[in-house]
Amino acid sequence: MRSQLARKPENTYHHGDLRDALIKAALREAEQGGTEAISIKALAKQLGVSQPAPYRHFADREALLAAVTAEAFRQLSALLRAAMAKPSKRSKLSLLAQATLDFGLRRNGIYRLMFASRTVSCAAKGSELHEATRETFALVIEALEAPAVDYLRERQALKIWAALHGVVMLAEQGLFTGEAAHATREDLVEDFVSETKAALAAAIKGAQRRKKASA
Amino acid sequence: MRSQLARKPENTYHHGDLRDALIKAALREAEQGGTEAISIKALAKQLGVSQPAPYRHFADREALLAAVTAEAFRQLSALLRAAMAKPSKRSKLSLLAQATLDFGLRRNGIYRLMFASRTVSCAAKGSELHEATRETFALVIEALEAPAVDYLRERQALKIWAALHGVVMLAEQGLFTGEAAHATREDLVEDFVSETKAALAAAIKGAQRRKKASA
DNA sequence: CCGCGAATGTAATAGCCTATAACTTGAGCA
DNA sequence: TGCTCAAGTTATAGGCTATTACATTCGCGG
Repeated sequence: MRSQLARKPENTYHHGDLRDALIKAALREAEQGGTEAISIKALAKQLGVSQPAPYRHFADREALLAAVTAEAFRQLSALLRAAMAKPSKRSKLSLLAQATLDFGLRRNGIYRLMFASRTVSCAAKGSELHEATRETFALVIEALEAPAVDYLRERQALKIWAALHGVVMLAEQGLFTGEAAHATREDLVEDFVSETKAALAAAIKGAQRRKKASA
Repeated sequence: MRSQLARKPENTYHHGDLRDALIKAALREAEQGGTEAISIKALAKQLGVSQPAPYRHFADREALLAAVTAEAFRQLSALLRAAMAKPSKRSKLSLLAQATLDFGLRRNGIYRLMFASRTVSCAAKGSELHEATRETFALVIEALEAPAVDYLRERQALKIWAALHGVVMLAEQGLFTGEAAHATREDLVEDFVSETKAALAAAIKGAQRRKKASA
């Protein structure tokens, strides 16, 4: 295993770790251009192997995209974990939210691969990709720092997660620039964060009251 | 002009309204498969013209996509306008929100074309596409049924618009199906609608108080 | 240590797609 | 009528995905 090497060492027949190298290279390509920037042929050339070589590791382009997307989710998970671990006056949820926004804008091509393509929705239940997306979402729930009461946590996690993606989308569309920029993206995210916290606290308090009353 | 005709009448050299026919046909194709389902060659064949004929009307594929996306925005605007006009006990904002969700899920391929591709963000300021997106967003502001105080309306419009897109995205990813379905998409949307109304009312009241105090 | 099979890579090729160049048709107007 | 120009045509170049048949190497059992 020489997974660090992007290009295959010259004069060798076997690359050594082509599968991994393909994923890494594809991620680099997608950084700016998204899905469409990923070309099997171009990747093969870049890595110094023949065009059909990638097909030894991925059935077709879709399969490569799925693997790349899964890796992207793992990277996002790592990023969010790191952001939440950072000591700060701000809440875990706020840290996660701003980190997500940052990721979505900085690595927008990859972000679109993850959240705006059909790849994910086509992922089978037990697949690598499916697992990776679930793990990321679990982090959102964790960031709420709330006890598991009914499924109130999950619901608020869905809400903040949705809101964040919406903000990235609109930002990318340019709705925050020019004459309409009456709020920054970060402000909006912070708004959503506080609303989520408030809603969660209220919902949990309400649920506990109801439970006590029925007891 | 015979813009109603999709296929060119046989035995005629000129199609008559190829530009329009291409846009309509492309929209049909994108309905399910999104951007990738739009092939100039296939469209030409479908409409009974030679492959290069479309290039008389669009510089390249990107230009066609931009025109298609603009048309899609106009269709969404029309849909939202109709939804808001419908007499109902529910608020305009709620009607607009649910209609957006419905559009995003039913016509998801087109939706992705509109909100998840780079086409829009690349649109120049005065372009047809840029105008179409602004007009749609203006409807969101209108749906708030609130007076223009500072830019509070605009801010809340951005928030609800972002939240809606996020919900569509997550729904498409399957986060509302299976074991994690602890809330329906419609419920979430309704949550966002009420929070937006509350936030807007509070913000406007606050602004007016401040104005009075300074007078 | 040898040899064989599986894994991995290569060359050749088919088929689809975008896009351009050079030529043709026909509609409308002086 | 005849000219001009927009809109369509054929031919063609070049990129991409994917398959088939062949070549090379790795590593394991005898």
